[in-house]
Amino acid sequence: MLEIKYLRQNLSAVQEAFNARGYQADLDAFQKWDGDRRAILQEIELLRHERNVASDRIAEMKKTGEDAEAIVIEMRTVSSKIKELDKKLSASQEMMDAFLLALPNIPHASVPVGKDETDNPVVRTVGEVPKFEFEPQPHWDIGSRLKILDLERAAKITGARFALYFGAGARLERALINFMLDTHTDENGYLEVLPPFMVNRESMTHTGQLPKFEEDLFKLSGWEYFMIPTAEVPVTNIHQGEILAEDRLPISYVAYTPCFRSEAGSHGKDTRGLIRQHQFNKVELVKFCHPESSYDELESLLNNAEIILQKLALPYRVIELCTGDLGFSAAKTYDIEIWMPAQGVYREISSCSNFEDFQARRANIRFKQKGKKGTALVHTLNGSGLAVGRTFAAILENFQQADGSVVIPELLQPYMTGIKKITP
RNA sequence: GGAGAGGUGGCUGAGUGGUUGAAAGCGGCGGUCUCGAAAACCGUUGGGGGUUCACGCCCUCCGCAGGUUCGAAUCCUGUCCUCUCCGCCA
Repeated sequence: MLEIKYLRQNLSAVQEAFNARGYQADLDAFQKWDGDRRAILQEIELLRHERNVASDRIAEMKKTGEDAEAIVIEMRTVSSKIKELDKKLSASQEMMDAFLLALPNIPHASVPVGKDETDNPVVRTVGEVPKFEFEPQPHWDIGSRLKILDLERAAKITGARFALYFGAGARLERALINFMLDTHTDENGYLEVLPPFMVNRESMTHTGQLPKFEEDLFKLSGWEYFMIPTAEVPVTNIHQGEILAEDRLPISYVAYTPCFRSEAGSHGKDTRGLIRQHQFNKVELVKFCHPESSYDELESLLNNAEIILQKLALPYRVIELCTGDLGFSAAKTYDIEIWMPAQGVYREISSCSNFEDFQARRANIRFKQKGKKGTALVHTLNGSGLAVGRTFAAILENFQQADGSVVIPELLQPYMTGIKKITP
């Protein structure tokens, strides 16, 4: 959410930022509502002041035994007038809140201007793309031949876009989760958390999934609870409504959770394999930090995610999202894309973003500044470290052998009880 | 699921209709004392919003949402959360 004062004072700059995003907002209407709202507020405050003064007078008169009846009667009409205006104000306030909650974040000045994903510049490419002396197979074929991945039976159990892992496959998924968690806790300094996998409507609103993207979420019937689409939601909400001590910042969390997404509007996209599932595992990095250091923290968070791929010897590249491709809540985002040999393309495996104070304002997460009065909003960041299912798929495809086996990356082998290769 | 207790400032905890933004203690900050520190003592110490160039003035907030009243932390209703006992249960 943008600060209403900022919006009021920088209308044209905001309009420009939204244009770069390709987002249309009726800022003229905003100006009018804002003026109306403040006019009502001032009227109410004046009446309330009048009533407060009169109430004190009444209390005094009752003490001295004077007759206060005349003022009481007068205040009766003032009170009903206040009540009437209060209704107008809360209607006006609701409209304003709805408007503000629907506005996307403003891109950081460093974000390249562009229309869509074709305008995203590549920041760097890391690792060697493997050369095969045979036709590289897609991971779903490899997995099914090795009997470690069974998408057909998963469809019987639940439906399309669910996965069922067996034996070394289930083990590999679990090994990846543990490997990622251990690296981020032991080497990168994150505190591990295991949050709820369902959250309420408020939490979803704080991080920006709601109110605009409800159709992307799985919602429980009969409960105002949603399945989390990413650990970002429960973990960022750990500190909702809190005032943090400045010397505690930055706070860095890592969480493994399954993620649930309806994938509304992506019918026919990535219908085969593990790339686009309704349920997938992810290890997520989340930071709360001082506004002054949030862009340094974004670089370090991105590095923390990249290290996983370097340790696994998987080839990848980092791209920067342009203004037109930026997510709703983000001010700046890097995507890490992994090389998928069978399709011959890079696929997103991590998305690392700085939300600045956009989520913090919605979730009311602040810190106390030493030597300054008042509080300030923290900056929140998060990034995948990494999407586990896609990492699984990438390992199968990048490390497949001519005989149909898959070599396990060396640093992962201790997590696989020494298994060096998965064979049929 | 049944019965009960409770949610007050950074924390502990008073307050049951009228200068209560809220006693007291702890913590924090500033000072006195000291070579310095500790102790002691003194002072100070919430958030959000409107208005103003500013000083300031005003409104609001005692889980949340309503209601009663001239006036609500205090009374009423609903709701969420926490705790205790019983039942059930991974």
